[in-house]
Amino acid sequence: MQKTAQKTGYHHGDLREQLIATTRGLVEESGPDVFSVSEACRRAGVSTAAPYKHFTDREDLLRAVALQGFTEMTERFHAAVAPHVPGTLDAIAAVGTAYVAFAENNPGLFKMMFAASKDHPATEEAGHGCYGVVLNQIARYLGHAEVDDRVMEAGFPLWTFVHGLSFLRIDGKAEFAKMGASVEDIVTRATARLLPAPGA
Amino acid sequence: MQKTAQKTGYHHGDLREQLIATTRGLVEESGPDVFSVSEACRRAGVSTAAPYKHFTDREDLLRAVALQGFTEMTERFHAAVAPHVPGTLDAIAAVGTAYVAFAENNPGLFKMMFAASKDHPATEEAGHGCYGVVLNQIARYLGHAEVDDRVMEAGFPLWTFVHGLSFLRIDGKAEFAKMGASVEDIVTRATARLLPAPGA
DNA sequence: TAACTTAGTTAGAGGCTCTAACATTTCGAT
DNA sequence: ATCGAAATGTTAGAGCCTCTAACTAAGTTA
Repeated sequence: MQKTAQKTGYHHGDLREQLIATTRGLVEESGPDVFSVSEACRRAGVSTAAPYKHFTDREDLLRAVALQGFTEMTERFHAAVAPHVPGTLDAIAAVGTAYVAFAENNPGLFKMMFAASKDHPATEEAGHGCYGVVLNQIARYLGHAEVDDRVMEAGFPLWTFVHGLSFLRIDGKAEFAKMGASVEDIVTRATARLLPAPGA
Repeated sequence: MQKTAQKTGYHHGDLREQLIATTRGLVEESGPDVFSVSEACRRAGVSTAAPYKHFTDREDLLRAVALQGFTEMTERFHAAVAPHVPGTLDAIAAVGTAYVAFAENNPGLFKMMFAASKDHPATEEAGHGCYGVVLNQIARYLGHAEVDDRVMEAGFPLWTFVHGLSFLRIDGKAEFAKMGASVEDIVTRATARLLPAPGA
């Protein structure tokens, strides 16, 4: 099977990937709940039954999109950490800022990702891999060799914070509630305050 | 118009309120996106066209439910503050804990409330009223007579935190990410760390 | 090249939202 | 008390949607 699209006129070539891409666009345009498989088919130029050769149902397609989202988010995290000294507050805050930035740039996708990862092992695992990037930084910061329970406990309030900030910004609450500073500053400040001192 | 339901066999008596109640139950059972007006009608024992005499469309019904949610949440906040000395960290943390508790007890409703309040003045206002309860406490804590910009800025990180915690708990992420303490303890700790010193 | 698999197609069942047209009840003004 | 209007039900149906069944075309492999 070729990865590249090569329409024969009948066989599409790479419908699965195109449906994922189209769906992602639609979810972003109009929200995950409004999204329809039919509309995705129309845009991809196939019949409304075609997707069911690649996905078991509507949910399955949405999950595939969510999975792609987690993969992409993980890449962004790595890119965000890269320019900083590993295990510093700067590195940790940079991931937090990247988290919120990803949410703001892909609001529909972001919201979907967490709904989709509920009770679905593969997507859940992708989410954990994503979270692992920060946890590694926190482990170094605390001087731990591994991501143990103490690292997890230290990371949780941070995740909580950037997750909440993402939702508030997506839902337009941040304008009403004067933030008084940039997202980056707010995340950096919160990171410093919520993390325990190194060596704990 | 009577407030109490008094079925005549034709006229329902209080369909509007019953639809709101039934919808709330359905949203809680199966999530906001899965909810169908038809199912609500079946449970209320009316035809599928009946709701449209009371609500302009599906969204309008959901918004009415969201509005009820905000009203109820506001009551919970007041109840949470009551036993504490006004303007103390305890009082503030109590509202935060009540926030997360409400979300955990009404996950479907909670998620819907924020989606519904987007771009809808009445619901948005209900949300602001709700938030006002904490802001008042923070104003007192900081020694400000009114809820001014400084108070808003101080409150924002707190809102961010409890909002994020609510979503993580609803979506079942809190089990994976070891919290290491009760919701109440985590909220209390975060409150103390995220708020500036009084008098600022 | 025949047989099998993969990935499209059309047709249609059944569910949903919402509207139009009609029916019944209630209410307010006489 | 009654009559007309307003409110709140009803049925019927248009036009979406998801998903399945049955069929068909193209690729793959013995």
